[in-house]
Amino acid sequence: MLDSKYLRENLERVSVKLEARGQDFNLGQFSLLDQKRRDILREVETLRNERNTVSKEIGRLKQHGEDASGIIEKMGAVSSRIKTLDDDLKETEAGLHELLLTIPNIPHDSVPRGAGAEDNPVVRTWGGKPPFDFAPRPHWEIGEELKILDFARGSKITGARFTLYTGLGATLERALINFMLDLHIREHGYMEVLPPFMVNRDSMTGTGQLPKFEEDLFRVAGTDYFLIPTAEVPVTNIHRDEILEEAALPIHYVAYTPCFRAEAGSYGKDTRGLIRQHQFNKVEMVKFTKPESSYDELEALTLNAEEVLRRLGIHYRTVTLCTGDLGFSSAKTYDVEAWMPGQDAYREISSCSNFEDFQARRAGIRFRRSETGKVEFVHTLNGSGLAVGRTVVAILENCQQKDGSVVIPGVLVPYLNGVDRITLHG
RNA sequence: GGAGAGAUGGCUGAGAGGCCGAAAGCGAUCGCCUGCUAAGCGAUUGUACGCCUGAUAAGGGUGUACCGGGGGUUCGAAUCCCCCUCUCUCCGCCA
Repeated sequence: MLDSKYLRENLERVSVKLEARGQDFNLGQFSLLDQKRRDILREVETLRNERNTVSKEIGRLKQHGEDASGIIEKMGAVSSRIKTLDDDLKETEAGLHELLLTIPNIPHDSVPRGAGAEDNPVVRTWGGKPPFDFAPRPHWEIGEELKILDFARGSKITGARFTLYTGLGATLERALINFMLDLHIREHGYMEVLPPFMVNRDSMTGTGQLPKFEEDLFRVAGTDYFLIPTAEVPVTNIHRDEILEEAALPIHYVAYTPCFRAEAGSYGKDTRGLIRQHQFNKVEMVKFTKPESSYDELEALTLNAEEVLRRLGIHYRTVTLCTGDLGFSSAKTYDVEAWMPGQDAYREISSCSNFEDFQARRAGIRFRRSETGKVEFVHTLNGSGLAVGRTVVAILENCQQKDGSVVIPGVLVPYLNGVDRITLHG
């Protein structure tokens, strides 16, 4: 959510910046409602002031046993006028709030202009495409042949886009979760948290999934709870409606959670394999920082995500999302894309974003600056570290051997109880 | 699932229709005092949104709202009524 005072005073500037996202936003409607709100507010506050003053006078008169019936009657009229205005005000504020919730974040000045994914510039590349003396196969073939991924039974149990992991496949997934958590906890200084996997409407609104993207979420029938689409939601909401001490910042959390996405509007895309599932595992990093350090923290966060792939020895590139590809709540995002030889493509495996104060304003996450005593919004950031299912894909496709086996990256071997290769014969 | 109790400022905790944005204590900050990081004294100590002033600053002035959330009664609600949420205790059930 943008600051309505800032928006009021910088309407033109904001409008130009939002245009770069490639959509039109109704900022004229904002001005209208904002003006209306302030007009009503002025009148109703004046009347309330009158009522407060006169009511005190009534109290005084009654104490002295004097007659107050005349002004009581007069105040009755004032009160009913206040009530009318209050209803008006409530309606206007609700409309204004709703409108503000649908306006996306302003892209940071360093974000390149562009229309879509094809315009995202590469900022870094690590490693190189591994050479193959055979045609590398996609992970769904490898996984089924090794009997570690069972897509048919996954859809039997539940439906399309659900997968059953078996044997070393399940172990590999679990090993990756632990490896990633340990790396971020022990070497990158994050604190592990294990949040609820369902959240309420306020939490979803706080991080920006609601009200605009309800169709992407799974809602639990008979409740107003939603399955989390990412740990970002519960973890960012840890500090919703709190005022933090400046000394507590920055806060770095890391969490493993499953993620549930309805994937509305993605029918026909990535239908094979593990890339696009309704349920997947993810290790997520979340930061709360002071405004002046959030962009340094974003760089560090992105490198923390990249480090996972470096340790696994998987070639990747990092791109900056251009204005046309930038997510709703984000001011700047880096995507880390792992090389997937079986698909002859780079696929997103992590997305690292700085939301500046956009989520903090929605969610009421603030801190008190000690020099001035003033309360300010924190900046929130998050990044996948990494999407676990897609990391399995990257390992299967990059580490596949001519004989059909898959060599486990060295750092994972201890997490797999010494298993260093998954072979056809188990 | 059944029965009961509760939700007040950073914390503890008063309050029972007007004198309450809210006592008191603790904590914190600033100042004073004290020959020494103690004790004492004094002051300050919430958030949001308007309006005025100021340079669309810093600051100042002023008003309104907020005592879990929402609605109602009343000239006037932290206080009365209704609904909801959450917390705690006991019972049942269960991992």
